[in-house]
Amino acid sequence: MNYDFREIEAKWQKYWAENETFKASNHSDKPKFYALSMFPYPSGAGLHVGHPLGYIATDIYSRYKRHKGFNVLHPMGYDSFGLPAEQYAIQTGQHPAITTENNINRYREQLDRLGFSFDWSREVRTSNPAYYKWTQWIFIQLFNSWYNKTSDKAEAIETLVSQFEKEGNAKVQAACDEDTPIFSAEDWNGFSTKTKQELLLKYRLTYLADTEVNWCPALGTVLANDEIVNGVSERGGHPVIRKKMTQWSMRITAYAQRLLDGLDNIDWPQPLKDSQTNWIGRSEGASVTFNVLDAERSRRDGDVISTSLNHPYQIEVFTTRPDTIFGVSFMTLAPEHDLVAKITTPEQKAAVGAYVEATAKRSERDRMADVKTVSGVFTGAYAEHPFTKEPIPIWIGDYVLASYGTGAVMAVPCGDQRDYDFAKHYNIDIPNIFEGVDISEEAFADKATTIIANSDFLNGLSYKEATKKAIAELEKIGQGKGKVNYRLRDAVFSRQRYWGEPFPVYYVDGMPQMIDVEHLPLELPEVEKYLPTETGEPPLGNATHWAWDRLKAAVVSNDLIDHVNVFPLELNTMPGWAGSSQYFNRYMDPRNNEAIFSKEAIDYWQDVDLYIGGSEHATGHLLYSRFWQHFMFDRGYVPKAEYAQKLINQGMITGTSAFVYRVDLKFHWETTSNVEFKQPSLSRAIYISKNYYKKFEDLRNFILNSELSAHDKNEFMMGIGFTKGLASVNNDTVFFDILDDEKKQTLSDFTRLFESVRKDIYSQNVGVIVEDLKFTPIHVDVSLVNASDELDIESFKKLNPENLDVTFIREEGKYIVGREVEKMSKSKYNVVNPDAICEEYGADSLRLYEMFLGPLEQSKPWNTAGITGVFSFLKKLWKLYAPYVDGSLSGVEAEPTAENLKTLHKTIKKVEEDIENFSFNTSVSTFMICVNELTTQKCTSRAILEPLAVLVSPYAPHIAEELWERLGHSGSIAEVPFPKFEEKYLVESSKEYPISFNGKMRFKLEFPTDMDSKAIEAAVLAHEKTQEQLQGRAPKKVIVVPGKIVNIVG
RNA sequence: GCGGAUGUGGUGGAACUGGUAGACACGCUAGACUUAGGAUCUAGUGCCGCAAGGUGUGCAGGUUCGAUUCCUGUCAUCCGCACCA
Repeated sequence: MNYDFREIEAKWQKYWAENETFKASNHSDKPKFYALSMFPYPSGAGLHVGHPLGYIATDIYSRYKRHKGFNVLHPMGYDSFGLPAEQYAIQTGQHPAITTENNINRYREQLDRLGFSFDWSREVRTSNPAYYKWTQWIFIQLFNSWYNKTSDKAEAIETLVSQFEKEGNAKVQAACDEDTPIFSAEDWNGFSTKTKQELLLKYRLTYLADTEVNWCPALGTVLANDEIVNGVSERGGHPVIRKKMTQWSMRITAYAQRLLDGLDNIDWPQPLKDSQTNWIGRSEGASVTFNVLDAERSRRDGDVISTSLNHPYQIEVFTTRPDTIFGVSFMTLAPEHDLVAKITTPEQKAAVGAYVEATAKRSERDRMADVKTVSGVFTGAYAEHPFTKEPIPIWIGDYVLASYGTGAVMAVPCGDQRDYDFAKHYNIDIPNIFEGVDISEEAFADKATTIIANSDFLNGLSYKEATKKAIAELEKIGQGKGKVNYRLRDAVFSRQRYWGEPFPVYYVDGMPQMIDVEHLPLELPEVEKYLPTETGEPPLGNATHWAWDRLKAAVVSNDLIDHVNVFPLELNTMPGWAGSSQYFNRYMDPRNNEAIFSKEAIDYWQDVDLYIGGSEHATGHLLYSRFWQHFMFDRGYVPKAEYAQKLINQGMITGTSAFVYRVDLKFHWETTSNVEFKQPSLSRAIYISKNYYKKFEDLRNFILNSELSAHDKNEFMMGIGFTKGLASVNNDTVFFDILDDEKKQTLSDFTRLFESVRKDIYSQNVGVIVEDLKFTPIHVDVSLVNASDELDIESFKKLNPENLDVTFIREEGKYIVGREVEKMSKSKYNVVNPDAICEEYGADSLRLYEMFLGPLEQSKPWNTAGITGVFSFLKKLWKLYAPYVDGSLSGVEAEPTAENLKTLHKTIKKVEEDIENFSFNTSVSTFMICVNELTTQKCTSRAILEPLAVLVSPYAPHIAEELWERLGHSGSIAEVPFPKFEEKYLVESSKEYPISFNGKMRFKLEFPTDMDSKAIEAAVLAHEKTQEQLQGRAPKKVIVVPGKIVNIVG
């Protein structure tokens, strides 16, 4: 009986579904194991072979853990809010919920075919109101919390309010807005409710703030940085301006340090940790305050010695090099800096204004990309050096970013290359404050060898000493202190989109109010169209029923808004990462309608033991979800501050695109012709096979790279008479003489092709002169190409009627396509979807093959060429069980031989180690070796075949279940204990020693394993082959490593 | 520029803490069985060489009895961040 994977796989998939084999219980005596794959966004394109890579790995591990006696939670769901569905809705008017539902169904179908051990009863969808109820709930918790720097955790906002009532905010150590004013308890108690709310917003972990965004008026939306190219929108090329908008933000910066520290406690890939570290961007230094000199006064008497009275303005800067404070020769403000308008002198006003305006037009990314140009303008104002009291000119320059630090720098040209370049460009002083360093060519930034000079009290100190001393002195005069700065910004949480979670927020007197948790979820309203409103409001502005009736606790018609009982609701929606930031916890108790999860559930499951997903989420989902988890931990909802102890990034599977090469013309119009100009084209398209393409290209390059003179090569390029390039080469030309016979053959192939094309075009009489041919690679669908890169011409023609009338120039009867590794994408026709593979080879083959491709973390090109290897392995495996499968077992079952047992236990050991190390590719090889050996041994022993089926089952579960059943068992193999490895079957009585000379293996000798080094050495030296190798020389040294190797030096 | 990852046959990739480089698989070659085969089986297959032998893990060094593995430098490819003060 043959291995009928179609029947077997359908049978067991049905069995698992009907018996809920993989349903996890929240109550169990078994140890828990939580294995999680990142949930997908259900795109319209469906699943491709890259998606399952991580899922298969997680699935293998989950199944393995079940065999090992764990209660395994292995859920799957959908990150189903997102832009593509919305984009599609805008284009077609179809509700995103419908397309999303369709896409999910397609995904589910595809996932089911792959035999995953998901507990589908726990499926979540982020766009489902029952789910996003809890996303809204978390938002409310964040709103009702502040970050207490003293206890270093988030606390309920009430504790802050009670502090305000008692002692104001002067002593409060909190993460809050920079511009938070100081107030006393009396002030607070006297404030109006609105003022109190305004002030509290400055402390809440989610808050409303004016944020600069890339606003595209034409599209009526805010664009992400990467949606802007050269200052205009990527789609449509509309102008984009920087605009301030009131938006929800998340105070993630409060957690910067803890997010950084937490990385030390989790087993995540180093590159990913590095990315997060880099993104958080901690830098230590000092904040220094510079007083701005009174412009009027300094001009009037030319006296720049300040008094404590004339400091109307101060500039705060952050520096990582306070040790270089005596090297400051100017300051630079970001053009957007608030002080710019205030301090600029009348003389400089025009120049500064023009510069500021010019900068505003450039996007931040634009400015950052343009590193080379130095530009700036002098404001006319001066600041005062905190120690020397010398005046320091204040410039503005776009190399200073408003969004980093304080938007101002103290420029130390001798120690910073950007400052150096700026100073050189504008002829500003470059004082040298380094001992024995030449700064005539470039700045000196090496901290390690720094010795400070010309710096008063810092002279002779190293970077470290000087930094400490400078900070101490700044503190003494009250003009600075040590400070840690983070690159991380608070995260904008508003999106001007439709297809996202609505905020549970309505506005009373412009102040946001949270809807009571008991009234959640606040469901997304229906709208006529998914575009922004005509007044530029987000799509929710189109909803007619989008007002909150406080008395009825219900959404009502906008007409009823009276600002007494009925109030407008928030029009923004939440961003994509909202729904994914706690989904892993929701899986623990996904149908709970009373709480995000029950205490029992979270106490039992605790955290994710293994999380597998792509590295593209390094600074998005994987950072934000850690932030929310820390918050949930602070507020006592979850027991662990880090939700995933172990994380693995699976590599991307790239596609192998296929190309055909179309013959195109190089031509010019025949000027004398009076024929109407018409783009010439071949009456019958010609595609040439890869090797022709390659040979023609090579020949062209050969001539261009030859020894011929530049003049000749030029002629080759530009043309001789009416032809150029290869078309111009004939036996009268110099090019011809340098060709060998093979190249002449290639040339004659080309010439034949060229002539036939020319004949074709001239017969059309379109008034052109054909000069040369060019060959354009065109993507073809990879499904039309076989393992030998041969194109299935018939199917190619059928697929596209345009191709019916095409001439294929073949090589040896075949049309060979060119191949290139590219990212898998629809437009490149290199997407391979798992359905076709399942159809042809089955899910078990696909699972094995994806693992067999290579290490999980590595990215690799998809190439189906090798799949026959794992497929024939499964057939061999099936055959091994033939006596049980077809009932042909006659008489008694054979006892396992020592050889059988050795093979089995070797396999158990290796497979167990491999799974624990996530080295799934090598265990597939191990299975192959095992089956090959058992086949040679003609093993039919149940004592071998039963454990083997269990070993294979995590990888190829369908065939394992079937074989298990055929062996006479009822029920699933899923929880059968994993075979126990026993060392005793591997013990050998002798070892074949490699005998090497000077490190090179020459021959092998067999010795008993218990033979000692001395005896081995004697036996080896006495051996005739050794004497032969030595050829009379006396060995200088003999190294014997028992059980390993013998090395003779001599 | 900074940070990270990876370089091994024609291809995907093995080689555990330094100890027989190329396991396993694809492909290729030859053969067997077949009307046929993209089915199955057998043998071979890093490179040079008829062979003996030599050579070989991006490149150049170093440590070692012995290096794909450790160290230094360098090149290439890919990814992330990027005027970060």
